[in-house]
Amino acid sequence: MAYESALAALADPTRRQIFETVAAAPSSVGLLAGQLPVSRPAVSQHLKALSDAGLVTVTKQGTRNIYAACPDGLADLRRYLDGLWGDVLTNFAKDIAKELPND
Amino acid sequence: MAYESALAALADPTRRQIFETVAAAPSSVGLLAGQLPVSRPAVSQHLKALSDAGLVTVTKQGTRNIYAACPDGLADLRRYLDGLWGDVLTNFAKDIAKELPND
DNA sequence: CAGATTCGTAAGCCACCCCTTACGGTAAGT
DNA sequence: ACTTACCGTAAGGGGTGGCTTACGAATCTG
Repeated sequence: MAYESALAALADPTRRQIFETVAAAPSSVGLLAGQLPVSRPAVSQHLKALSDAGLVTVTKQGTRNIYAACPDGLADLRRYLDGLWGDVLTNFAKDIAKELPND
Repeated sequence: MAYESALAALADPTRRQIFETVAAAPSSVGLLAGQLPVSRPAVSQHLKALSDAGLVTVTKQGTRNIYAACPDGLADLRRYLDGLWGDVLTNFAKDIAKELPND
């Protein structure tokens, strides 16, 4: 239902890197910005996009916000791709059959 | 290895619609443009992006080019997402365990 | 309470992406 | 050979996305 936002979110290289890092282990905004070639506000904006897509969740720990990967967004995306995968395979098989009328 | 281009290709709504149509049944450029709110050259450019991502293939039939969905690009993308899925789930389970130290 | 740390948001800038129109090239039909 | 159909590419413009700097809010520490 919301696989579009997840797709758009993971299309950006920086956002993808952030998500991969958070998927390996939850982290704070400042820590993420420290190991990235962009500023902290940029990371904050990326995290908002990932959050809107259901890819990450936030938990406040004092003054710092810990972001962790969330299965929901990825689940939607995988469901969508699996649907496509079925269509592509059936059509692909049909085309192969047409290409070999001799036998 | 080339899941990045597939991800970027499917992030665009128009390109996604083109791919879904072609995944249902192979089609020519003009036919695709006919059932889309964009011009034919735009469709041609989108098809090039999809082709570079390994998502579609072309076969010439006289003067018209028939585009069909190709499993390769989708396979790469699914492989990448499955890898992420594993990381997310293990970490998600670990967080749940930490959230319930009482029992 | 004052200072320091961590973070989100606003404003602005710049590059890139998508679209269009225009053109050239190839194949089929008469 | 000429016309028609179908397509890819070049060139240009408009809108959007991602980045930065600047500012304000919230929490912890001394």
